[in-house]
Amino acid sequence: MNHMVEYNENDSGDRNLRDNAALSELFKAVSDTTRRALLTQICQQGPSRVTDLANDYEMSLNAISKHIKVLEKAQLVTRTNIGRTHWIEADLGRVNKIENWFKALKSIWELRLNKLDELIGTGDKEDD
Amino acid sequence: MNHMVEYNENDSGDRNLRDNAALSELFKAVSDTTRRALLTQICQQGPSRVTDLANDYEMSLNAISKHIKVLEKAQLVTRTNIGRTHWIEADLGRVNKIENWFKALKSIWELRLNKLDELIGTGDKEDD
DNA sequence: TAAATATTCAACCAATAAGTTGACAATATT
DNA sequence: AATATTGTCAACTTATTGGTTGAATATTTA
Repeated sequence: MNHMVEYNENDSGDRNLRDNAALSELFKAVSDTTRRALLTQICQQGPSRVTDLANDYEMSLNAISKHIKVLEKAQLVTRTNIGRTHWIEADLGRVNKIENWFKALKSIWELRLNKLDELIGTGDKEDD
Repeated sequence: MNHMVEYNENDSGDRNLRDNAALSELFKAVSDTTRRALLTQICQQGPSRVTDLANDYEMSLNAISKHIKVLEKAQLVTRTNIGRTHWIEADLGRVNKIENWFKALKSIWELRLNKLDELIGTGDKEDD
């Protein structure tokens, strides 16, 4: 059958493109120190106002507003507008996407190492 | 005691800065689609030569060479030079750093949600 | 020794990112 | 109604990124 554990290019390649783009967006979102700090803060404090969040940083309100928009686009936070204030809340559902990617990567890695062990036959073999 | 699960700013703040920078570097490294594909490929194939890796992509060898350098700097791959060929190998040890960060984030998040539940006292309380 | 191969280095370009400031829109407060 | 507050939008600057091409370096092969 010659199947390999890899990106499945055959079935619904569109979805893979979308997933890939979403994954990149997620990683980029958390690759910035300020955004990681923001996300942590929002997780701790629960629904937070933009101005309040901005108070804890040296940079302008506008910069923070932009950062929050990035987190929002990556779907790591959600926004609820009530009157003139925007309530920003964490939603870590998407974190699974990241964790799953790494899990898959690791299993690919370990698969190869195991095969290698088998091939070499170091005597460490413990399975039947 | 007033301890909270958070970045420990007191003891060895330098280390936190370093960690933070390293974390950013890691996330940035995997935030690029090509680099994620490369990393996957290297995991699958084991030690790989730069030229061979480059064959599977549309871009120039130089571009791939640069991407590999980024992965190397983030310590996701290592390099062993033998003669004129460089063998690139995956090392997923650093992935723990990422996983731990998300684990910490999640626990901060859940901690708050649990406290909230307690406060509201929905009757769902099942612990003693 | 000359030619081919494997790879990086350096300079460049276009696109994106992270920050700034100033103006605007919408909502509250007095 | 006038003013203050909350937040975004738009335009701009600077730095970084992802790609290119054309050498340069080091090693292997003929």
